[in-house]
Amino acid sequence: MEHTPIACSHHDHNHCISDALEAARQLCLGRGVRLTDLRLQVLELIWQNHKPLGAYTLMEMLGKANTRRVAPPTVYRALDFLLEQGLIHRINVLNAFIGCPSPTTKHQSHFLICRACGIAIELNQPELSQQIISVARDAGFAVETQSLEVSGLCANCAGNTEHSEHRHE
Amino acid sequence: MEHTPIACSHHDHNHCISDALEAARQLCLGRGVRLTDLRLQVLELIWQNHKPLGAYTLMEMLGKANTRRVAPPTVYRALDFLLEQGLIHRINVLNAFIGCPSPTTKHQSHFLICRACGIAIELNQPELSQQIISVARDAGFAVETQSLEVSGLCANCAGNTEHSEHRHE
DNA sequence: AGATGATAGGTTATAGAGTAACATAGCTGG
DNA sequence: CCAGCTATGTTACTCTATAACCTATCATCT
Repeated sequence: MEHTPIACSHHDHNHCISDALEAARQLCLGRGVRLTDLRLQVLELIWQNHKPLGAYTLMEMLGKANTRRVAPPTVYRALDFLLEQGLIHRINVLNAFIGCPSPTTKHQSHFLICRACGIAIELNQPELSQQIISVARDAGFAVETQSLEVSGLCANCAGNTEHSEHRHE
Repeated sequence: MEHTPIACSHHDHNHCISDALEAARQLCLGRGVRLTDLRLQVLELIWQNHKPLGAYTLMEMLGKANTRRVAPPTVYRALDFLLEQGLIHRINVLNAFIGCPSPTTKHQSHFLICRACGIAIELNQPELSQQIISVARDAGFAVETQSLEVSGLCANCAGNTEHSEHRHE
């Protein structure tokens, strides 16, 4: 059976954002780490849609938000914090960052990335993680982190004709 | 049962190199594409060990080999060619490139990467590829390419104590 | 409240990775 | 030999990321 991911469905995205920000607040409170204004703002910008954003795009957005104009290290430090806390993931193939919908659950980084619309869909497949660990163990390898980045076409874009594809909304 | 990968075993690496270069020659001959001096030299340098090499490291090596001193586009064009022909893979998490031991067989890019010694072990697990395709299909996603990059400790380094770890040989 | 140490953010400069655009060389087929 | 294509050289630049150092803010103890 097919489960269209939320990122590919029509949905109230404000709900995604508020959920993510609230989860972040709770998580940081619980861990005794500081979710500062800047960190929160970066997280909020990342959550503006389900597409990974590059650090320099974020910088530009921070500038245009008019509240502050920051240099690269500032953005990268905020991103490092969010990565450490598991609030975002890094998409290596795009040099970009995306919000994590389940930051409280320890899990690996498994994504489907649409080359047409740019959406990244996070998978939640513990069995897949386990199988990877098992394959690695057969090679005597002790797994610490996994990064699975699958490229192709999402449900929406696969249905459209080639000429209607667009990389950026 | 455990199969120590060849990259982690003592082995005659000259054999790896000559096999890879010969396979490349045959493959290019068969496809009617030109394996030029530069491309061959880059492939040979990449095969000097089982660790992914960055484009700029390769540039430096080409310079030190004294035969030529090249600029970035030259190296990247050679790398692009080798990637297109499936003779090398790109390791996104490292921004680096590694030789493919089985360039004639169509397959996805699945690697175990040791954070201690830097070795990258290519997996050959069609079932894993299939399971990924199947998981994606459940989300209505049409897979085109897969990149699995697993980080951790290889068989050799996992056995050693922490202080004996070394990133570069 | 004031001092003190730790954490976060600002600033400047630079390193590292990759590409655009155009010029030249070298192979290939009439 | 010439024409056209492919490969490489060259210059300049963009994009991504970090080093080093300085300042501001917070948190706690006295």
